[in-house]
Amino acid sequence: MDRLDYFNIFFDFIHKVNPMTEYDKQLCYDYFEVKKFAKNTTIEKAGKVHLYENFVVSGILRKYRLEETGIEITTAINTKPGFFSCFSSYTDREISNENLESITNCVLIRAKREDIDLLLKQGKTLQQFTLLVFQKIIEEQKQNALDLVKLTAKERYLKFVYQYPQLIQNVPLQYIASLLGITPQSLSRIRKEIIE
Amino acid sequence: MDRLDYFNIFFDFIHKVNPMTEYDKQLCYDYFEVKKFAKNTTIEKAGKVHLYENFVVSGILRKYRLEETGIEITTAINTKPGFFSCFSSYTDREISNENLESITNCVLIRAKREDIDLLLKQGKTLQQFTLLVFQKIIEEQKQNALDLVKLTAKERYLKFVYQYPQLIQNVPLQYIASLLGITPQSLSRIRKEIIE
DNA sequence: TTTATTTCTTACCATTTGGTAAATAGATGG
DNA sequence: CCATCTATTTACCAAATGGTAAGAAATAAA
Repeated sequence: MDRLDYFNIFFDFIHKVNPMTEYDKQLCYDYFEVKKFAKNTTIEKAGKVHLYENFVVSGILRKYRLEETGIEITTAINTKPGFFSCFSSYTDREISNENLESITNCVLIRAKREDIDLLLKQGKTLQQFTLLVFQKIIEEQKQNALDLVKLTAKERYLKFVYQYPQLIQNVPLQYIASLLGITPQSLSRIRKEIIE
Repeated sequence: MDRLDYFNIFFDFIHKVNPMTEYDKQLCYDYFEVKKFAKNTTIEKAGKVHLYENFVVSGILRKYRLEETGIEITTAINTKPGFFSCFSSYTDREISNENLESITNCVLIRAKREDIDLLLKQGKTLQQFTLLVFQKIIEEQKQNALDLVKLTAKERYLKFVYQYPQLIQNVPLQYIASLLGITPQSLSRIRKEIIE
């Protein structure tokens, strides 16, 4: 896979959401870079302003917070190619309270946020694209909150397994547990109940 | 209060997020209408495509879903002047699964979504404004989900009381309960524990 | 390979929350 | 004002989940 192969995955993703002019494509091709990371690598740190906007081409990443109690809470795991960044500092450059970490080896396409700003101003279709991506994120988050409210821990886990079976193999149990709002012990018990 | 008074509240809100040209202001003034509703009125219905984008000038509203089990889940309550609509059909006109209902008498400023589309194309600052609003919604939702994961029912209620004391007087307990993912009975018990 | 470190599982008990049902309080409409 | 309906509170018990601690398993390091 060379640079163009990676970018084609990137462009395919964008195209599915909102068709893109050749001009905008070229803009992205100029501004974004391909970057590879080994597994268990911290890519962006909590307590700092996150510099990059990341698109995951391949691999699994997670976002997590370190609570005052010392407990880690995984807030998101990417499930397929797509953007995966912390939004706390998307337009306003605020200090993020989340870490971005690779769970497996991964390939990212990324650009500095200051460059993204330029892109959004220059590219004609890109602002509309961003709006659509934001909207999708809002819907996903809403569904996520609804599940936390109306499903039991076991139901949430079963839904997770059903939706993202490929993650079960590759993601440590404790990450999935905190993502679903369960203790690792409880999830281990739930997992056992399901097998029986 | 006449039409202009209401619109000034509307413009103030927008201005705080993103300064607005006079041209864009005039556009909004032409397209949006002021509408009043009595308490306990259904403003948009689940199962239909929501036609309007609503800005709450005054009053309290909620969004809620009716589950297959017959249980109502309140998914959001507005806490101050601001946009308050279902995003499921923001750009793509999809059937919504949420109802929008007034809890108290209220004043809305609203426009048809097809007109909003025109506005976003014509107004220079409005698309940027929408992006910022979306971003804020994403952050709020993320915090909301995090609270559901890391706080107990009692802690969630205490936080709610602290953040929105004015709502406690005016919003039925059962709405707050389902918003926080608790049964009304549990919330009643929690409330009692707090008083003691 | 062997050792060390981390992760997962299991068991135990405490606590929280849910579910059912009934009593009380409050609101609404005639 | 009364009658009716709805919302809230309370009590009881069952179920789900959390917390501590220890052991087993897997992974990483030497």
